[in-house]
This record gives sequence, C-alpha cells and structure tokens, in this order.
Amino acid sequence: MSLEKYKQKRDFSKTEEPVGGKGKRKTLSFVVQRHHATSLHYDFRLEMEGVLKSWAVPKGPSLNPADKRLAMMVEDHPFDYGKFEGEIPAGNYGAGVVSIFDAGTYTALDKGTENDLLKGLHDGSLKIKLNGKILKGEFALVRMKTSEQNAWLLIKHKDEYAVTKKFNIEDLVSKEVKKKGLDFKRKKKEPRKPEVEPDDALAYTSVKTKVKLISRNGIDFSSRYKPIVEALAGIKAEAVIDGELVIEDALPKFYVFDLLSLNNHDIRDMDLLKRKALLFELIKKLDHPLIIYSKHERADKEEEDVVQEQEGEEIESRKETAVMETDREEQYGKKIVKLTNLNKLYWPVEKISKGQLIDYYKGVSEYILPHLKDKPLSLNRHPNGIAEPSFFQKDLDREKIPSWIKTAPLYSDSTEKTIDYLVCNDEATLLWMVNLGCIEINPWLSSYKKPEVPLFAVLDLDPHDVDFNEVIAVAKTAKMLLDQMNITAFIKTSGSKGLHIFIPVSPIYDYDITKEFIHYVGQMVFERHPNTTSLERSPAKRKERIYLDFLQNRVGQTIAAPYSVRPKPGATVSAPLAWDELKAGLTTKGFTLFNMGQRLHERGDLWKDMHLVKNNLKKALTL
DNA sequence: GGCCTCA
DNA sequence: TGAGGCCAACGCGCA
DNA sequence: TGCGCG
Ligand SMILES: [Mn+2]
Ligand SMILES: [Mn+2]
Repeated sequence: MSLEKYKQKRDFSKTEEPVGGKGKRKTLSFVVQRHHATSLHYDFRLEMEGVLKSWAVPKGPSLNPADKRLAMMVEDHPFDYGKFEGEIPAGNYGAGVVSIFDAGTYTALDKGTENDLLKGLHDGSLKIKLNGKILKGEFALVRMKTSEQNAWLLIKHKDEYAVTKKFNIEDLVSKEVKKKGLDFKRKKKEPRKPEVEPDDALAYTSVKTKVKLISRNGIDFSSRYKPIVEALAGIKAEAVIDGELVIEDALPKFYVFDLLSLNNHDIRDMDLLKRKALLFELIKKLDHPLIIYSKHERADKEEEDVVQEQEGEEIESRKETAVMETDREEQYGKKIVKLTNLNKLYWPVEKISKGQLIDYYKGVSEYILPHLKDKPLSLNRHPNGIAEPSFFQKDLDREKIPSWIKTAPLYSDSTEKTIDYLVCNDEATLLWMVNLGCIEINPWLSSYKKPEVPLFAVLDLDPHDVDFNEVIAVAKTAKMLLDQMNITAFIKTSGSKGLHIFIPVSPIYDYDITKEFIHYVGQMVFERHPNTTSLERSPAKRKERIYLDFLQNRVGQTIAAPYSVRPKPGATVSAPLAWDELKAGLTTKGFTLFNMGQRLHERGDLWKDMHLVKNNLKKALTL
C-alpha cells in the first residue's frame, strides 16, 4: 500500500497534517494517537517500510490481556504523521482533535526482522513488543476470520506489563485533552451562554428526534442548555431522565438521579433501585463529562460518583432489559417470521406494545388480507413507535428479505428504475411487515398485474376543523347521489379524522376515468354543501372545510386499508361501517385496536362482499 | 428494524 | 465493535 | 422554475 489513498483523502492547503516524510532506518517506531473525530477512537500505527501501517481502534488499546480490541486497518500514513498533534479543521477528512497518547519504539518478537513483520502483516498475524511510556510489552495483532478484510484484533500478551484490572484507556487521558476534543465538537454549534440559575429538569431523549430539556414548571431549557442537549444526544435510546441543571466552572452540568422511561417503557412503577441501575448503565455508556450520575435522590449537593461496579445491580438491570426485549417466532409451513422487540411501546402514552399490534393483525388477518391481495404496498415504517419519526419505503431488496416474501417489480418512469413492491397475500407476510414497524397498511387501488387499472374509485372526505356531524351529513349526501346512479358503495372511517367511500368498479377503466367520476360526484356534493366542503387542493383555501379529495385516484397513490391501524393517538383503526351507522354519536376515535375484534364478532365483516360488486361507471353517468 | 459503511 | 446513514416521489396549480 | 400537497 502506498500513500496514495492517504493523500487522496486530504486537502493539504486546509489541514496541517504532514504530506509525507520517511522513516529512518535504525529502529522502528510506533505511535498511538487519540483522535476525537465524529467518533472518539485511537489510531494505532507501526512503522514499516518507511511509512506507518495504521489501524483505527474504536476502544483504544488495552493493557489487559482479557481485552480483544477491534482494530480496523486503514490506509498507510506517512512517517511524519506520528508527530502530528492538533486540530484537523471542520470539513476536512477526519475533522477533530488529534493528540499523541503514547509513542516509542517497537520490535518484532522472536528477534524477527522487518521482513518478518511484513510477512506477518500479509499473513494476518503480527507479534510485537512495544517500548512506550504507557504501552509496554508484548502485543499481538491478528486479522479476524470474518468477511471484513480489514478487521483485526489487538491483544496484550501476558507479561510483566500486563494488568488484570479493568482497563479504561480514557482514564489515562488528561482532562485538558478531553476538553479540547469536546470543545472542538461544540465550537461550531453555539457560543457560550451566560450563567443561569440551577433548576430541576426532565430530559427527553430519543433515537431519532431532538433531545428536549424541560424544567419542572414546563419551560423549555433546550436552547439555554445546548451543551447538555448535545451531550444527551449521545444517548441512543428513548429515555426520560430526571435531574438538576447547574453551572460549575462556567460549564453547564446535568446531575441525573432518576429514570422515568426507557425504550418507550414507562418504568415509574419499577423499583427505584432498578431504575437507578438502568440510569447508571445509560450514563456510564454515554460517558460524558457534563452528564453526571448521582447516586442519591434529589440532594442539595451531590458528590460525583466514581463509576464503580456494583455487581448485583449490574446483573439485575440486564435482566430487566432482557425482560423488556422479547422476541418470538411464528411458523407458517416453510415460512418463518421473526418477531422482535415485542414489548416495545409503539404508543408510549397509551402503553400499547408492538406485540399487541402484531396480535391485533393476527386476529383480523382473514378480514384484511382479501383487500390487500395482489396490491403493491407503500410501507410507512415506525420502528420506534408513533412518537418518533417514520420513513417510507417502496423498494425492497430481494437479497435482504426472506425468499418467501412476494414482491412485484414495477417500472417507475420518473426514476427510470424498477421498484420491487411488497405484495401481502398471506398472514406470514402481514406479520413480517408489521414487525418492520408498519403500523398502517397502505395498498394501491390497483393490482400489480394491471397497475393502470383501478379496482376502486375512492372519495376521501378530509375534514379540516369541521364538526364530525357535518362529515356524516356530507357522506350521506354522497350516498344519496350514488344511490341515484345505482352505484353500490362502501364506507369506512379513515381511522384518523375522516371517512373513506370505496366504489368497487369493473376492471375496465383507467385512473383518469375513476378520478373524473369522483370529481364529478364531488362537485355535486359541493353544490349541496357549498359552505362546508371544498375541492381546492391548496390547504389555505379549504380552512374549516371538508376536502373532497378525488386526487387519490391516481397510479401509485395509496389509502389506508380497511382494518388498518393508524399511527395515531388511541391506536385507532380504519373501520368498515354500515351506512346506517352514519348518525350523531359516531366518531372515528371509537374504533380501536382493542374493540375491533368484538365489533367483528357482533357485526361481522361489513366489507366482505366488496369484491362481489363491480360497478359500471359509464352506465352510472348516463342515469 | 435491519442492513451497510466507515473508523 | 459501534455509530450513523439510509429507506418515496405523482404531477398539477400556484408564486 | 420551483414548492407544496396527501
Ligand atoms: Mn483516525
Ligand atoms: Mn384522508
């Protein structure tokens, strides 16, 4: 390996890292640099052939032979890089702060020559003896037998320099060095804030959304205590942490003493000790100087707790976590569905778990599946529940999903590529997609076999701050008009705020026809409710009106399936209705994941005859 | 949620 | 190993 | 010529 890669990654007019430089012959040197970049790691470098063979060691080297430290081999660095310390400016490769942790000379074990070292490098096994200030004695670097070619392990041999105690390299780093790294990361963002009064606060962390810091009386401290918010962003879990904000040495600090929620599990009922054990784990993992775990309950003056192992608590807390992360497997013939994180709360307020969602879909699968048959699906995935952001997915990678999953390749003109849409024709697939975080099920209105031929025309009633009784009145008007045209239509709640009217049609139209038909029906409805409905697309022009959305009738558009749960408060369901249920008292909130089973039992499947009906729109228009 | 990439 | 990124996109009315 | 929309 030459230095080509090294030079290619850097712009030497912008970084002070060395361009080159050759090693001298006599002895070989090594250096370990602490590199506080996007993620803190240590770079382990050995001089060979006049350059520095380099490994990035995420957790840094250890003097404890029990530790196997992952070391990812990276490009060779010039010899002079071993002397480099300082800042790599933002925007450059490896931006952050570099400091030399240790340096010295090294030799190959068994009086090997440099050639032996090169052979060892090639063969994936290096045995060396370091002679540094901190790192002394024998080490082995062994290439892992994984598919990842660059993964090595750095292991201390047992010798007089080895330690048996837990070895944490960061304990050997001076405060000043650590601070420099943190300051660099912080610098770009925001200027220092003046000192403020200490205050109690709750911190809300999350996997994807911003950390929130709210005072006891509801004031948002997030901008006032930005460094704390940024520090807490390192907590890669949903958590509600109780603590106290103070200013010390002109630095804001957050002393934390209780954990109220973790991974969307409300744990306030849990033992205080267990909660504290979980909090301790969380804060230890975060390992941030501004966030300090406090053993005590609200104390006036907390003394900093040295991180110490409390074995009993450790085990306890792990057990607790294990209880919260249950997995299960379902088998349908040869199809095996892995269901994960079943106790995760998808509705944190209502405390409804992913497992309950999956159970609901199992219960209604025989009713929902006929409506999904052969329809391409757009996935709206909420892997962290309804309170966290979701993302959409259409294209599935056949390589990365079980082979029994059915997909339909459909060509997209706009992106000029083929998209493998999910098709859900059985319960196994339904549970598989729900497990991926699909709270709602969104099928097309046409089959993948004839994507341009809609099987339904849909009138979507979208109320914007309109009394639901008016929505009911509008739906009844639509029903009356459709009756006059001899059209058989079906109705359901959207599961959100509105109603969906579905008109199954003969498979002989294109979307322009169904769209224009619904547009026409919409216009007639509008004539009868000119003050409460609107056909305008611009939301500004339909304030406090019911939007008669006919534009849903287009290729690629989706609408929530009947019996689909919606990612909304209360775990509401899009519920098929009988037309005579359209009367005062009806609400969309009344149908939830909890009562649909009972309703199906009492009323049966109100949409079961949907596929027997094939309306003729042309005939209807002539009536 | 799961997979890939990068250090 | 561990963190971060990625995972959609129709076409039409309007400024 | 681009943005917003569901
Ligand atoms: Mn580095
Ligand atoms: Mn709607």
